[in-house]
Parts: sequence; structure tokens; C-alpha cells
Amino acid sequence: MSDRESSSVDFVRSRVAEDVKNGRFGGKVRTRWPPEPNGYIHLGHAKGIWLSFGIAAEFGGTCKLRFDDTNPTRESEEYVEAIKEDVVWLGYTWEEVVFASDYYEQLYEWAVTLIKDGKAYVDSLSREEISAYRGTPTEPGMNSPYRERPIDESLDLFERMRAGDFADGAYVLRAKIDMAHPNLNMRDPVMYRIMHARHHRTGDRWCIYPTYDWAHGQSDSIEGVTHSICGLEFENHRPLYDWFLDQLGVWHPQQVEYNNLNMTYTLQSKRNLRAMVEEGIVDGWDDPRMPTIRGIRRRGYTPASIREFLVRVGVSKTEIMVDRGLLDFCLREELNRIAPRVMVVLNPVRVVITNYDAGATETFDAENNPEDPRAGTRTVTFSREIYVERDDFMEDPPRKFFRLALGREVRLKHAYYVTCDEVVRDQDGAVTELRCTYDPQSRGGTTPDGRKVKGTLHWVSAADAVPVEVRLFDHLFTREDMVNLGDRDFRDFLNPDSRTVVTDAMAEPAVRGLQPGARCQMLRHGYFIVDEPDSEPGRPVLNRITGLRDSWAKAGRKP
RNA sequence: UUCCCGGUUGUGUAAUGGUAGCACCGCAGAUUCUGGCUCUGCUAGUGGGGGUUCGAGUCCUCCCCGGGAAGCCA
Repeated sequence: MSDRESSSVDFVRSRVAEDVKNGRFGGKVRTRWPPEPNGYIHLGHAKGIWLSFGIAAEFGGTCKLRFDDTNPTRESEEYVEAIKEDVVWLGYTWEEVVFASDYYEQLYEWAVTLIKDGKAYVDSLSREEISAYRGTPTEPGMNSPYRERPIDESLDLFERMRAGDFADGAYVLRAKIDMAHPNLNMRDPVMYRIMHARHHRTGDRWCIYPTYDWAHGQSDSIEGVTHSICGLEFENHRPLYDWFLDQLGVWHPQQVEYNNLNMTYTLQSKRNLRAMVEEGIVDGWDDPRMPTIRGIRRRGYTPASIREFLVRVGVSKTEIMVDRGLLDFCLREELNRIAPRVMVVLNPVRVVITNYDAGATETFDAENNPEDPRAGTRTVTFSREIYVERDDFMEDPPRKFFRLALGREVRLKHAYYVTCDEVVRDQDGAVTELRCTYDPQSRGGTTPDGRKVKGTLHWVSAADAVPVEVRLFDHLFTREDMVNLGDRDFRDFLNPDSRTVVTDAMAEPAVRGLQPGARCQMLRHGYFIVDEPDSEPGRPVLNRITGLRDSWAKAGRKP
């Protein structure tokens, strides 16, 4: 890991490094991360955050959180607060929170400048006409009949657009570039449109709003941004970004585009995410199955595991589909080191230790984390009646089944070896109880004769068991590629088993002491977090973040 | 027969024109008081054709494939 820094860096970082080295931009690094406050952010956004904030920090520069709030009909304060929280949770610190709307006046003045220079004009064409005049990717567009409108007239019209003299759509301000340009973005792009809409910050002060193309680069310039890092979808906009800045003759940042993050089994389009919430497919934006930052936070993923995931994925300009399992790997890697172990039986079956005194109990010291001796120990209580996992017993075990079966001896973690002598069934033949004997010599998990047992089971003393609710999560979708669905709908691929609720799991008492938000490893099951919204004192609800690697289950899947 | 950007093992990402490496996944084994962790080994790649060169993943050229672009969304 230490040689990662020295061995190679991604292309964005190497470009920044080169600019710093050459003294471009005075050797400074200033970035911004510019979300539109029109929804909750997700893992895909986390990559942009990691790049813009991360690079600024790595180069001793600064990064602002800038809300690109140029479309008042879709934006709200609710989202700006949510996004701020999410950025903080991911572990980043902004130099300042700013808004594109802070620059509306300057943007307006610059627009006037361009009009005066004959580089922008007010157009009277309708939305449909503008579209028709634009041409197509293979055919040049046509000039608007209003393109040569006298400068004074455009100036007057633009002023009156601002003053509210016109209805929505009556006029737009356009840059005067080239209607035959091979890049469609250069065919006289719209800079301002009339929208009589209340803005979440500027209220009713404006009824004309700048488009992204007009607002974005100029905002970067005002902030003295050096590297404007954005997604590949803006690559075709870079010539326009550069054009505006060049016409104005102002500070000119370098736009750099990176590949967006797609992951298997996950959907990240805001529109579809919203549909899932609105249709009740999930419980909300923070449903633990959602790829939103709020969702994965509630699910239990850590900020560090997300950052590590992003580092491992890296950056390039290739379209990618990353195996979501890599995120789980990063989570396990972190939690294996720090998560306290606990024993929880998800699907309990009663075990009676027939040669253990009824009413007797004894305690064992159980290590909290074998990876970290400093984590110390806790006490677990053993008694005549315990629960073990129903799946840990088999009547007719296959050859490599190392768990409980008639006549088989296994270790109860931290406690004794037990051998199964008898199976008790109900009338339907279902196992209701296992009767076992223990070897008093095996106390602590080893015997003087040194004999080996292949299996070690987790267990909970029946008298001490704490009932808990456990929620097991799986992919929301059954299809790996949820990005390219063709003419199919995401609803065609919903996984009916994306959430399994276990209401009667039996946990060792230590689980009751876990605070909401605390993470643990359930021995042999996986990593869990105590759900914050739904847990109540003494009655924890646990979300499975991800399972442990399971080579036994894997072997079972083989033909 | 438009413009822009891409194409390296299954996935992601490296390689001043000089031994195609790393990680995840997968497989096999060792170890183990978690069928976890750890350790060892294995599998598998430069889209294609020409060219330049002593030598090409890298440079040139043609082609193929994928993505983006015709919002008054960002």
C-alpha cells in the first residue's frame, strides 16, 4: 500500500502534478465539487467528491463545495443540507460553501459584455424552432433570423427579460458562435432562459436563469479554480467552456474529465432512484439497499471503506462496470481489524447438554477480536441449554460437513467439545431439539489428549439469549448491468429477496450493549451495524453490511 | 458518409519505445478455537491489418468495436 503513491498515479493527478511542477496557475491547486441540489447523492458522486476534495488536499490546495443551482424548478434547500451532511460523513472538508447563484449579478454583467461585443444576442425563436435550426450531428444548423439583431436591441431586450417584461420562453440569450460547428454545443448555445420561478436562495429576485454552460465555467473562474474536474459527459462541453472564458479574457481553469463509476447490480440514475422511493420499492432514500450515501451509511459501510474502494477502482477515461464485491472486500478488510466479535444464532435450534448439571452455569472469557488483542475479552455464559444454528446440524451429512451430526463431535466456540447423541423431532419430523454430551476435559476449547475437531460452532446460552431483529440484505437487482438496460425496465430485474428480516434471532447479551451505529462481526455470519433509526434501547436491530467469505457455501454451489 | 472520447487477463488499474505488473474475482493447497483472517501456488490480457524500429501495449496508418453529442437539464 505504501508503494502505491510512489508507483503510479491516475491521469488526473499526474496532470495536476505536472501543472504544479510547471508553475501553471502559480503552482496552486484549487478545485470545487459542484453538485446540483436536486436530489440525494450516491456512490457515483462519491467518486467526484473523492477526486476534487482528495486532490486538493493531496496537493496542499483547497476545495469549495459549490452548489450549481441554476434551475430553480428542481432545486431545494433540503438537498443542500443533505449533500453537506453526506460530504462531511465521507470525510471531506470544504474551504467554503458557495452557490452559483451567488454569482448571478456578475454572470449578468458578463453576458451584457458579450452582447456589447457582438458575441451574444437575444433570440425570439421558440424552443421548437431553436431545436430545428440547430441541425443534426451530420447536418449543419441554420442561423436564427434574429442572429444579427442590433446590439442595442439585444441589450434592451435582455434588460427587459431580467425586468420580467416577458413570459417564459418568449426570448433567450444565445452566444453567437457558429451554427455549422461540428460540436453541437457550439451552435449558438443558450445562455439565459426566462423562468418565472422562485429560487431557493434568490427568491423572486430573478426571472432569468443562466444555463449550466454559461454558469459553470464562469463560476469556476470567479473562484480561481485551477482544475475543474468533472465527468466524461462534459467532455463535449469543454470547447464551449473554453470559448466563454476566452471571450471574457478572465481566469481560465483547466477542465479535466474522468470516467464515472458504474457498479454491478446497482442503479444510480437519480430518476430511477427517485422512482424506487416513490413507488415504495424501497423504504426511502436511506434504505440500506440504496446506493445513496444515506443508504450505504445506514447499511453500515464506513467512509474509510468507500474511500479505499475508490482508490482501488482508480481513474481513467474508460467506461467501467466495477464489481460491487470490491466494496465488500474493502469493508471486510477494515472491519476485520476493528469490529468486535459476537455470537448470534439466526435460526436457532435448542441443544440440551445432557451430562451438564441443570441449573449450573459457568463463564468463559471470549476474545473480542482475534486480530487485535487490545480489544480484550468479554464474558460468555454456558449452561445446560443452548441454541445453535439449525443449519449447523445435518442428519445425513456429506463427507466434508464439519458440523454437528449424530455421533459427531464439534467445538462450541470458547467453551467445550460436544457430541450429538440424539435428535428430537416433532410429529412432522422437524428437528426440535438436539441432545448432546460435553467433554469436561475440553474446557476452553482444547483437550489434554490433543485430539482435533474440524468444526467450531457459535452458540448462545438459552437462559441468557437476547432476542434481536436482524436484517439480511442482498442486491436490489438480479442483473449485473443495470446501466444498459436497452428497452427493458429496471422493474423487470427486482430481486424479491433483497431483504430478509429475521425477527427471532438469539444473541449473546453483549449485543444488547452495542450502541446504535456500532458495528460488529457476528461470528461465521458477517459484519453488521446496529440500525440507528429502528433500534430501541435493549432491543437492537442489526443490518447485515456484508457476509463473510464462505468457502463452504461456495463449495455447496458447485455441481 | 459529422464531431469528440475510449479499447491491456473475468473486473478495475499500471508499464521514459526495452522482461506486460498489481489488486479483486476464480481455482488448488497450507494454516486455523470463525469453513473468517493469514500464507503459498495457479489460471488468464495488449481489438484487427499494415508500417516505422535492433526492438511497439506505447509511434504512424487504415479498419473494427464501444460510449457521448441534435435540453431553454446538470
